[in-house]
Amino acid sequence: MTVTEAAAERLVRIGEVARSAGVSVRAVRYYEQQGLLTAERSPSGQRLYRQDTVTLVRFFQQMFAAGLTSRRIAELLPCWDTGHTDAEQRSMLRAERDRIQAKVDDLQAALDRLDEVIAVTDTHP
Amino acid sequence: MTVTEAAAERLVRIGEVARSAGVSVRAVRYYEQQGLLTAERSPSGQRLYRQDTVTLVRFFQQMFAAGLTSRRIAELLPCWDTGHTDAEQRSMLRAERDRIQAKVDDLQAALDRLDEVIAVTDTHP
DNA sequence: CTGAAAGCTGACACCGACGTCAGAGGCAAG
DNA sequence: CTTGCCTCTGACGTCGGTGTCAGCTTTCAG
Repeated sequence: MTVTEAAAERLVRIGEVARSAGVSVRAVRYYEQQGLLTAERSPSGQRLYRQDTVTLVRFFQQMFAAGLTSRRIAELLPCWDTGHTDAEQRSMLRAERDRIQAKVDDLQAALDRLDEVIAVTDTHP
Repeated sequence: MTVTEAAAERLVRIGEVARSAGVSVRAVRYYEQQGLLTAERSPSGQRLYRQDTVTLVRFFQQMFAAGLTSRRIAELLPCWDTGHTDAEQRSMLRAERDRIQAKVDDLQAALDRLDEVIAVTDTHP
Protein backbone atom coordinates (compact mmCIF):
# COMPACT_ATOMS: atom_id res chain seq x y z
CA MET A 1 0.00 0.00 0.00
CA THR A 2 1.55 3.26 -1.10
CA VAL A 3 1.26 6.54 0.70
CA THR A 4 -0.95 7.78 -2.06
CA GLU A 5 -3.32 4.87 -1.67
CA ALA A 6 -3.41 5.32 2.08
CA ALA A 7 -4.24 9.00 1.67
CA ALA A 8 -6.92 8.29 -0.91
CA GLU A 9 -10.26 8.74 0.84
CA ARG A 10 -12.92 6.17 0.46
CA LEU A 11 -15.77 7.86 -1.36
CA VAL A 12 -19.40 7.19 -0.60
CA ARG A 13 -22.56 7.67 -2.57
CA ILE A 14 -25.37 10.00 -1.70
CA GLY A 15 -27.59 7.38 -0.11
CA GLU A 16 -25.01 6.48 2.48
CA VAL A 17 -24.31 10.10 3.28
CA ALA A 18 -28.00 10.75 3.75
CA ARG A 19 -28.57 7.73 5.97
CA SER A 20 -25.49 8.38 8.07
CA ALA A 21 -26.38 12.00 8.62
CA GLY A 22 -30.05 11.33 9.16
CA VAL A 23 -31.38 13.45 6.33
CA SER A 24 -33.02 12.74 3.00
CA VAL A 25 -31.22 12.27 -0.27
CA ARG A 26 -33.14 15.23 -1.55
CA ALA A 27 -31.67 17.37 1.20
CA VAL A 28 -28.11 16.43 0.32
CA ARG A 29 -28.68 17.36 -3.33
CA TYR A 30 -30.18 20.61 -2.17
CA TYR A 31 -27.12 21.43 -0.10
CA GLU A 32 -24.93 20.91 -3.12
CA GLN A 33 -27.17 23.11 -5.21
CA GLN A 34 -26.81 25.84 -2.59
CA GLY A 35 -23.06 25.61 -2.69
CA LEU A 36 -22.66 23.99 0.69
CA LEU A 37 -21.24 20.74 -0.62
CA THR A 38 -19.08 19.68 -3.52
CA ALA A 39 -18.95 16.17 -4.90
CA GLU A 40 -16.87 14.29 -7.38
CA ARG A 41 -18.69 12.34 -10.01
CA SER A 42 -18.32 8.74 -10.98
CA PRO A 43 -17.89 8.03 -14.70
CA SER A 44 -21.62 7.43 -14.89
CA GLY A 45 -22.43 10.71 -13.18
CA GLN A 46 -23.18 9.59 -9.66
CA ARG A 47 -22.12 11.87 -6.84
CA LEU A 48 -19.23 10.68 -4.69
CA TYR A 49 -18.66 12.27 -1.33
CA ARG A 50 -15.82 12.19 1.12
CA GLN A 51 -16.64 10.51 4.39
CA ASP A 52 -16.38 13.66 6.46
CA THR A 53 -19.25 15.04 4.44
CA VAL A 54 -21.48 13.36 6.97
CA THR A 55 -20.09 15.55 9.72
CA LEU A 56 -20.59 18.59 7.56
CA VAL A 57 -24.18 17.72 6.84
CA ARG A 58 -24.89 17.26 10.54
CA PHE A 59 -23.38 20.67 11.10
CA PHE A 60 -25.65 22.18 8.46
CA GLN A 61 -28.63 20.70 10.21
CA GLN A 62 -27.56 22.30 13.44
CA MET A 63 -27.20 25.67 11.78
CA PHE A 64 -30.55 25.31 10.02
CA ALA A 65 -32.13 24.53 13.38
CA ALA A 66 -30.60 27.73 14.66
CA GLY A 67 -32.31 29.68 11.91
CA LEU A 68 -29.39 30.31 9.56
CA THR A 69 -30.23 30.17 5.88
CA SER A 70 -28.22 28.14 3.41
CA ARG A 71 -26.96 31.40 1.96
CA ARG A 72 -25.59 32.53 5.30
CA ILE A 73 -23.99 29.18 5.93
CA ALA A 74 -22.36 29.33 2.53
CA GLU A 75 -20.99 32.77 3.30
CA LEU A 76 -19.58 31.57 6.58
CA LEU A 77 -18.18 28.26 5.40
CA PRO A 78 -14.70 29.68 4.76
CA CYS A 79 -14.49 30.50 8.46
CA TRP A 80 -14.56 26.78 9.15
CA ASP A 81 -12.53 25.63 6.22
CA THR A 82 -9.66 28.05 6.44
CA GLY A 83 -10.10 29.45 9.94
CA HIS A 84 -9.57 32.84 8.42
CA THR A 85 -12.16 35.62 8.39
CA ASP A 86 -12.50 39.12 7.08
CA ALA A 87 -14.24 41.94 8.92
CA GLU A 88 -17.54 41.29 7.19
CA GLN A 89 -17.58 37.64 8.14
CA ARG A 90 -16.75 38.41 11.74
CA SER A 91 -19.62 40.86 11.91
CA MET A 92 -21.95 38.31 10.38
CA LEU A 93 -20.85 35.73 12.92
CA ARG A 94 -21.61 38.11 15.77
CA ALA A 95 -24.93 39.10 14.25
CA GLU A 96 -26.02 35.49 13.99
CA ARG A 97 -24.81 34.80 17.47
CA ASP A 98 -26.81 37.72 18.85
CA ARG A 99 -29.87 36.71 16.87
CA ILE A 100 -29.72 33.19 18.25
CA GLN A 101 -29.21 34.45 21.77
CA ALA A 102 -32.27 36.69 21.41
CA LYS A 103 -34.23 33.74 20.13
CA VAL A 104 -33.17 31.65 23.10
CA ASP A 105 -34.40 34.38 25.41
CA ASP A 106 -37.72 34.56 23.56
CA LEU A 107 -38.17 30.82 23.74
CA GLN A 108 -37.34 30.80 27.41
CA ALA A 109 -39.95 33.45 28.05
CA ALA A 110 -42.53 31.47 26.12
CA LEU A 111 -41.53 28.38 28.04
CA ASP A 112 -42.07 30.17 31.32
CA ARG A 113 -45.53 31.26 30.25
CA LEU A 114 -46.47 27.74 29.24
CA ASP A 115 -45.15 26.41 32.53
CA GLU A 116 -47.34 28.87 34.39
CA VAL A 117 -50.37 27.61 32.56
CA ILE A 118 -49.40 24.00 33.12
CA ALA A 119 -49.00 24.62 36.82
CA VAL A 120 -52.40 26.28 37.02
CA THR A 121 -54.19 23.67 34.96
CA ASP A 122 -52.65 20.91 37.04
CA THR A 123 -53.86 22.31 40.34
CA HIS A 124 -57.23 23.31 38.84
CA PRO A 125 -58.35 20.13 37.11
CA MET B 1 -72.41 56.95 35.36
CA THR B 2 -74.17 53.69 35.87
CA VAL B 3 -72.52 50.45 36.67
CA THR B 4 -73.37 49.23 33.20
CA GLU B 5 -71.67 52.20 31.62
CA ALA B 6 -68.62 51.76 33.77
CA ALA B 7 -68.40 48.13 32.80
CA ALA B 8 -68.78 48.90 29.09
CA GLU B 9 -65.34 48.53 27.55
CA ARG B 10 -63.99 51.14 25.24
CA LEU B 11 -63.68 49.48 21.86
CA VAL B 12 -60.83 50.20 19.50
CA ARG B 13 -60.44 49.74 15.78
CA ILE B 14 -58.03 47.43 14.07
CA GLY B 15 -55.41 50.06 13.32
CA GLU B 16 -54.96 50.96 16.95
CA VAL B 17 -54.76 47.33 17.98
CA ALA B 18 -52.11 46.70 15.35
CA ARG B 19 -50.02 49.72 16.28
CA SER B 20 -50.26 49.05 20.00
CA ALA B 21 -49.28 45.43 19.60
CA GLY B 22 -46.58 46.12 17.05
CA VAL B 23 -48.00 44.02 14.26
CA SER B 24 -49.60 44.74 10.92
CA VAL B 25 -53.28 45.22 10.32
CA ARG B 26 -53.09 42.25 8.00
CA ALA B 27 -51.84 40.11 10.84
CA VAL B 28 -54.74 41.04 13.11
CA ARG B 29 -57.26 40.14 10.41
CA TYR B 30 -55.46 36.86 9.93
CA TYR B 31 -55.70 36.03 13.63
CA GLU B 32 -59.43 36.57 13.48
CA GLN B 33 -59.67 34.38 10.41
CA GLN B 34 -57.86 31.63 12.30
CA GLY B 35 -60.25 31.85 15.19
CA LEU B 36 -57.83 33.46 17.61
CA LEU B 37 -59.74 36.72 17.93
CA THR B 38 -63.34 37.75 17.85
CA ALA B 39 -64.52 41.25 17.12
CA GLU B 40 -67.75 43.11 17.23
CA ARG B 41 -68.69 45.07 14.18
CA SER B 42 -69.72 48.65 13.91
CA PRO B 43 -72.91 49.37 11.95
CA SER B 44 -70.77 49.99 8.91
CA GLY B 45 -68.90 46.74 9.31
CA GLN B 46 -65.65 47.86 10.91
CA ARG B 47 -64.08 45.56 13.46
CA LEU B 48 -64.18 46.73 17.06
CA TYR B 49 -61.87 45.10 19.58
CA ARG B 50 -61.71 45.17 23.31
CA GLN B 51 -58.65 46.86 24.71
CA ASP B 52 -57.15 43.70 26.16
CA THR B 53 -56.98 42.35 22.64
CA VAL B 54 -53.61 44.07 22.45
CA THR B 55 -52.29 41.88 25.23
CA LEU B 56 -53.70 38.86 23.50
CA VAL B 57 -52.03 39.73 20.23
CA ARG B 58 -48.68 40.18 21.96
CA PHE B 59 -49.19 36.77 23.48
CA PHE B 60 -49.87 35.28 20.07
CA GLN B 61 -46.64 36.75 18.81
CA GLN B 62 -44.77 35.16 21.64
CA MET B 63 -46.30 31.77 20.92
CA PHE B 64 -45.59 32.15 17.19
CA ALA B 65 -42.00 32.92 18.04
CA ALA B 66 -41.94 29.71 20.04
CA GLY B 67 -43.05 27.77 17.01
CA LEU B 68 -46.70 27.15 17.82
CA THR B 69 -49.07 27.32 14.89
CA SER B 70 -52.25 29.34 14.93
CA ARG B 71 -54.19 26.09 15.01
CA ARG B 72 -52.42 24.95 18.16
CA ILE B 73 -52.91 28.29 19.81
CA ALA B 74 -56.59 28.14 18.98
CA GLU B 75 -56.83 24.70 20.52
CA LEU B 76 -55.13 25.89 23.68
CA LEU B 77 -56.92 29.22 24.03
CA PRO B 78 -59.59 27.78 26.34
CA CYS B 79 -56.81 26.98 28.81
CA TRP B 80 -56.24 30.67 29.20
CA ASP B 81 -59.82 31.82 28.97
CA THR B 82 -61.41 29.40 31.36
CA GLY B 83 -58.42 27.99 33.20
CA HIS B 84 -59.95 24.61 32.65
CA THR B 85 -58.36 21.85 30.59
CA ASP B 86 -59.17 18.36 29.52
CA ALA B 87 -56.63 15.55 29.27
CA GLU B 88 -55.93 16.19 25.61
CA GLN B 89 -55.16 19.83 26.18
CA ARG B 90 -52.87 19.06 29.07
CA SER B 91 -50.95 16.62 26.94
CA MET B 92 -50.68 19.18 24.15
CA LEU B 93 -49.39 21.74 26.59
CA ARG B 94 -46.71 19.36 27.79
CA ALA B 95 -45.82 18.37 24.25
CA GLU B 96 -45.34 21.98 23.22
CA ARG B 97 -43.38 22.66 26.34
CA ASP B 98 -41.04 19.76 25.66
CA ARG B 99 -40.67 20.76 22.03
CA ILE B 100 -39.69 24.30 23.00
CA GLN B 101 -37.28 23.03 25.61
CA ALA B 102 -35.62 20.80 23.02
CA LYS B 103 -35.40 23.75 20.67
CA VAL B 104 -33.76 25.84 23.36
CA ASP B 105 -31.20 23.11 23.85
CA ASP B 106 -30.54 22.92 20.11
CA LEU B 107 -30.11 26.66 19.89
CA GLN B 108 -27.79 26.68 22.84
CA ALA B 109 -25.64 24.02 21.22
CA ALA B 110 -25.52 26.00 17.98
CA LEU B 111 -24.66 29.09 19.97
CA ASP B 112 -21.76 27.30 21.60
CA ARG B 113 -20.42 26.21 18.22
CA LEU B 114 -20.63 29.72 16.86
CA ASP B 115 -18.89 31.06 19.93
CA GLU B 116 -16.06 28.59 19.41
CA VAL B 117 -15.62 29.84 15.88
CA ILE B 118 -15.78 33.45 16.99
CA ALA B 119 -13.14 32.82 19.61
CA VAL B 120 -10.87 31.17 17.07
CA THR B 121 -11.34 33.80 14.38
CA ASP B 122 -10.68 36.55 16.89
CA THR B 123 -7.36 35.13 18.00
CA HIS B 124 -6.44 34.15 14.44
CA PRO B 125 -7.09 37.33 12.47
C1' DC C 1 -68.14 69.51 0.97
C1' DT C 2 -63.94 67.50 0.09
C1' DG C 3 -59.84 65.08 0.31
C1' DA C 4 -56.85 62.29 3.07
C1' DA C 5 -56.56 58.37 5.95
C1' DA C 6 -58.34 54.15 7.45
C1' DG C 7 -61.22 50.00 6.90
C1' DC C 8 -63.30 46.20 4.11
C1' DT C 9 -63.08 41.76 1.09
C1' DG C 10 -60.74 38.76 -1.88
C1' DA C 11 -56.99 36.93 -3.95
C1' DC C 12 -52.32 36.22 -5.44
C1' DA C 13 -47.13 36.46 -4.07
C1' DC C 14 -43.36 35.22 -1.05
C1' DC C 15 -39.75 32.65 1.43
C1' DG C 16 -36.96 28.32 2.35
C1' DA C 17 -36.01 23.77 3.09
C1' DC C 18 -37.39 20.32 1.51
C1' DG C 19 -41.39 16.33 -0.45
C1' DT C 20 -42.72 14.15 -4.35
C1' DC C 21 -43.50 12.58 -8.92
C1' DA C 22 -41.94 11.49 -13.71
C1' DG C 23 -39.01 9.40 -16.78
C1' DA C 24 -34.54 7.45 -17.58
C1' DG C 25 -30.10 5.36 -16.61
C1' DG C 26 -26.69 2.54 -13.52
C1' DC C 27 -25.27 -1.62 -10.98
C1' DA C 28 -24.75 -5.99 -8.55
C1' DA C 29 -27.06 -10.66 -7.82
C1' DG C 30 -29.41 -14.70 -9.41
C1' DC D 1 -31.35 -11.34 -19.11
C1' DT D 2 -34.00 -9.80 -15.61
C1' DT D 3 -35.14 -8.16 -11.21
C1' DG D 4 -34.74 -4.80 -7.79
C1' DC D 5 -32.56 -1.05 -5.72
C1' DC D 6 -29.96 3.22 -6.27
C1' DT D 7 -29.08 7.44 -8.69
C1' DC D 8 -29.84 11.14 -12.06
C1' DT D 9 -32.28 15.73 -13.75
C1' DG D 10 -36.05 18.78 -13.75
C1' DA D 11 -39.97 20.68 -12.11
C1' DC D 12 -43.95 21.52 -9.39
C1' DG D 13 -46.14 21.22 -4.53
C1' DT D 14 -46.17 22.36 0.55
C1' DC D 15 -46.74 25.02 4.79
C1' DG D 16 -47.76 29.44 7.54
C1' DG D 17 -47.59 33.89 8.59
C1' DT D 18 -47.63 38.04 6.03
C1' DG D 19 -46.93 41.47 2.17
C1' DT D 20 -49.28 43.52 -1.32
C1' DC D 21 -52.42 45.04 -4.79
C1' DA D 22 -57.16 46.10 -6.46
C1' DG D 23 -61.36 48.25 -5.95
C1' DC D 24 -64.71 50.05 -2.98
C1' DT D 25 -66.79 52.25 1.50
C1' DT D 26 -66.34 54.78 5.92
C1' DT D 27 -64.56 58.15 8.93
C1' DC D 28 -62.69 62.32 10.24
C1' DA D 29 -60.53 67.02 9.93
C1' DG D 30 -60.51 71.40 7.71
